[in-house]
Amino acid sequence: MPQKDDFDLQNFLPYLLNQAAEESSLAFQQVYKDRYGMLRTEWRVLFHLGLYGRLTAKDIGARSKMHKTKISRAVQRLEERRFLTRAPDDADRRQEYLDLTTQGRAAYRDLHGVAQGYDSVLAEPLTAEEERVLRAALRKLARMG
Amino acid sequence: MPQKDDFDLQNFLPYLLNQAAEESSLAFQQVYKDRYGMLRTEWRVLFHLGLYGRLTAKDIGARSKMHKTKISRAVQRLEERRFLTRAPDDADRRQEYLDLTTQGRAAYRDLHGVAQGYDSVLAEPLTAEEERVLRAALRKLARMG
DNA sequence: TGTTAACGGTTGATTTTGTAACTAACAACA
DNA sequence: TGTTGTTAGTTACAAAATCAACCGTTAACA
Repeated sequence: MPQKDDFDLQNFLPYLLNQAAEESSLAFQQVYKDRYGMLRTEWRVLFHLGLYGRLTAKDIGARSKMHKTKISRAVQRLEERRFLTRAPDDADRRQEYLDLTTQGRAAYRDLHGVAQGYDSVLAEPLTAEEERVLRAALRKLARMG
Repeated sequence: MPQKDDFDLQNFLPYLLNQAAEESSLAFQQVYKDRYGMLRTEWRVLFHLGLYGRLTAKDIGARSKMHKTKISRAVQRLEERRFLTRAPDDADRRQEYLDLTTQGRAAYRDLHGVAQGYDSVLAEPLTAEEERVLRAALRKLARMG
């Protein structure tokens, strides 16, 4: 019983966004997975530390909106694999500062370069104006100002 | 060690798309979960059948790019809950045709209405032109023509 | 036909995520 | 101080996604 109105699944924003997100993350996922055995949560934590420097898990949560259990586990794995270290905060011993190790910074630099290149590849089929509008609209939808 | 170049995580398309997708699907997820106890895979299958009519699991896979095990399990649950039925294909007994039951169609109509309304709400902060460009760009990124 | 490969779909084992309850530390304030 | 509430982060358990192996059926073709 097909419908006869204007609604199409391919045009429903949550669906469309999800398809675009999934498709566009495939190739990058392959890189961080193959080169460093990382999961999505892990490269995200790595990038937060690489971009913004020393942060606590809480800071990362505030910036990324990832759930704290995800962050906790990502940090654990990154620590085990020597991509980051924890430093106690003497002023508030509930939290710890996270810092990338030399190895972590190297991985970050590598993946950062890949990400930059990949981002341009993704944007290639779009005109400059389309790209500008797309990013602005996505930022609105993601409520990131 | 903060970077000093133009790359920002909040602007990396796979990340940005994922944030927007996640944020924008939250409210709709609440509806199909609360009203029908469905998972994302399940409303997707429901919508495919509601929009396009009788399909095989394979058809749904081709249209949605969902993995076949996800579809298999979604179909199983939807059948258990009497939202759809399976009909053998005598010409090829490997596959089965899937049809929504009366109950399945009712759920589809209900959620379809919700989705339509929700889509407009999401698009509200965007101008007509922004919305048009956004959808076109997303379709390109999702490689859906 | 008989054999082999491919296909549609399912199942089971493993990994990853989500949810809730928990620990330890801090804050507020009587 | 001490009691109560909150916060940062972890852990345990359940739910779900992933991956490989599998079954029955169909296709290809010697």
